[in-house]
Amino acid sequence: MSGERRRVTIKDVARAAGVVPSTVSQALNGKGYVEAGTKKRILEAAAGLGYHPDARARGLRMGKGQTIGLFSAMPPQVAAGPSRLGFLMEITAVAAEAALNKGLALLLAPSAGSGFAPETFGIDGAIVLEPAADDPYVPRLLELNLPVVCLGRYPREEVVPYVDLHSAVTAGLLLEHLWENGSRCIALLIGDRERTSYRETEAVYQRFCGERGLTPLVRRTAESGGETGAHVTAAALLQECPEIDGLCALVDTFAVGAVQAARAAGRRVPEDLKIVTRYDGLRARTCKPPLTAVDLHLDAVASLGVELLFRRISGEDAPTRLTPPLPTLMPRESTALGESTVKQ
Amino acid sequence: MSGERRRVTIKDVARAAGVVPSTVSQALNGKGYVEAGTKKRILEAAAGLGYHPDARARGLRMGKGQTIGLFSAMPPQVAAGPSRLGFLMEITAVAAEAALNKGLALLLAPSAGSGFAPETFGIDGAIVLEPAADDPYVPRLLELNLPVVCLGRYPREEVVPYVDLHSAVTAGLLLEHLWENGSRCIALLIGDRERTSYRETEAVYQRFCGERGLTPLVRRTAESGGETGAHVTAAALLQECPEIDGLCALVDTFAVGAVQAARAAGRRVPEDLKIVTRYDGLRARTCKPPLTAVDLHLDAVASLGVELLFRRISGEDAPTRLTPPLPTLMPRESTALGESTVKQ
DNA sequence: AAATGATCAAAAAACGTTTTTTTATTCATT
DNA sequence: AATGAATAAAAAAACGTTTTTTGATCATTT
Repeated sequence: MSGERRRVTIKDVARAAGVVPSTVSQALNGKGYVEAGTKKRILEAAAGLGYHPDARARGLRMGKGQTIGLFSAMPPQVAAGPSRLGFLMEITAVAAEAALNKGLALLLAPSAGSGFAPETFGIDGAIVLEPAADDPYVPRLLELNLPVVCLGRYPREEVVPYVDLHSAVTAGLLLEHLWENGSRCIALLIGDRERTSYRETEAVYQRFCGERGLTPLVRRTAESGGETGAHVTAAALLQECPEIDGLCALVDTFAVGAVQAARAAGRRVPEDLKIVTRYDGLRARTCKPPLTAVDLHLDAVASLGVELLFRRISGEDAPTRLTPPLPTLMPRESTALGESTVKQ
Repeated sequence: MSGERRRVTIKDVARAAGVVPSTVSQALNGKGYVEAGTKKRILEAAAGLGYHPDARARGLRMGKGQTIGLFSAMPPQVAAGPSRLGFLMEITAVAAEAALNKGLALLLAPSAGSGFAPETFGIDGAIVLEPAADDPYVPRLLELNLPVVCLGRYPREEVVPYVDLHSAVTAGLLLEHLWENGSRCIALLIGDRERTSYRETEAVYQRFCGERGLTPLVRRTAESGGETGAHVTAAALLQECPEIDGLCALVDTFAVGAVQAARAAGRRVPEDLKIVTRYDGLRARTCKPPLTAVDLHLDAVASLGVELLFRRISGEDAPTRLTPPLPTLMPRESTALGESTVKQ
């Protein structure tokens, strides 16, 4: 109706209550001295006018706001498609809720894009998801002097507080499971960037192979190549080493590509080749056959991340590392024993 | 190292460049007159000091910021669990990206919580997901004089610009599909709140029944009851009307509950009872058996929503309704014909 | 009765920007 | 040589708050 109505400011309230703006502020925030009657008048005026303090002005004056950012630099090729609902989003959902419980709003800064500038948005802290060594955000955020928390360790000398993703444990679970289910020639497929999860997984894998006298077979495929890239890499791998009967493809996108490559090469999954992946999301579950994966307890990871960041923002002293519950294996058809894949 | 470093402000840059703050602003924003040499000096100083304008101050002065909010008032019982990765998150992912392309950040305000105040956060506009008639956000946002866009029509007289979710078409697709696959006694299970999707679906359903001489069988179950609530409602329904051989459970959470109720009542899905639902998400796909659903093209819905909101924020005249591509049916095992549920 | 201290509310300053206005140059034009 | 643009940069105002300072009133203590 009224077209361009001006915002109701503290001045309007002051005028209505016959008092000066600063007094309104005092009354509303319960600081200083303000007489009961005056206070009542002010409160009524504020309510009557529908006054709400401007978040920006407030933030400016107080030197802090009430929003944190969530950053993920996973390339769209990996994060997009059915997986878009995956990792990042699962974390996002929980983080948003956890943040809200602390009076913080969550700002989403997805899939990197070309020139996204974290400083453009007035955030008070940031959570970065599984940063690679060449992650563009972390250095920038640190330079901005913002509290940062990583989900999964930042793979550099520089130590940024983080929530442990238990990549070593996860790798152990997956490899042991393959071994127990009969795989004797196990390959590892990881991405081409430097991430803590890759690093720890590879370390565990090397040890695993060493202990059992297996020849390590590690392949890296471009994260930016997505599913088809992984398909190509896996196909080459299978041709090169036909004796492979187990594959740990850490990223679900890669695992799906690998399943297709296996099928194209005439290998049956799981009879001829067992495949496991890390993240138990939509992709793993709707793959044919469904992929054995681990439950990373991302809900716990996310809320711990928020918790940690909150503490750092509040200036409380906070640990540099928080550990969520250990991951648990979710065995599925892709590593099933027996002849038939047919499920009841 | 330096502990509590102060933020680099425009004053610092001004001092370094031997000039006054306003000139720095001019130079940085390419307005007014500033000599080439001076400009260069300023730019260098800014870069050298690592200056970035404060988003809050900027927003305050310019009367607008660069963030929009995404609101969903779906109760946690429906939105949580495996479905957390669903509807809302699918939209969130796309919306965040679309927003970013417009230079906007997306603020997430999930699962209502008790006293969440949209005004607390300095947003410039809002997207509300499928608001019910008693949605708390929409009136508040309107009162705040903020541009609002709904995904799915706001079920009140008051008309808020929205992206059409094609609920009528969706209902048609689902019911026709049941009919074609042989269901002759079809019930409808919807939530107990007033949403456009329920309303339109019920209208289509009534007409559908009328045209075919079927007795309409509509049940409402509490949204806050979640899966188990739907289970109970569906169980009662099946006992009451044993002849039911088709069920349209609009919310995926309800559909899953219904499947369980059916199974508990000794009905086989899909042989004895065919079940369809609306949203083709994780829940529908990982249900046993997987549920026939529709692809709502949520990616298009979300980006249209951002587009629409952006236009309204920019003050351009914008339509009150945008229509995404029509939904398409995704037939799955829950409505399969034939004897066996076993899939190759 | 003067000094103290508590209570109230106004006034002013500050947060970091952008925008508008003012002042001071330069430079071509009559 | 005088006029007036055009250019350049400084100065001031404004955005909406919160916080600090000041000033006044009033009761209490010495």
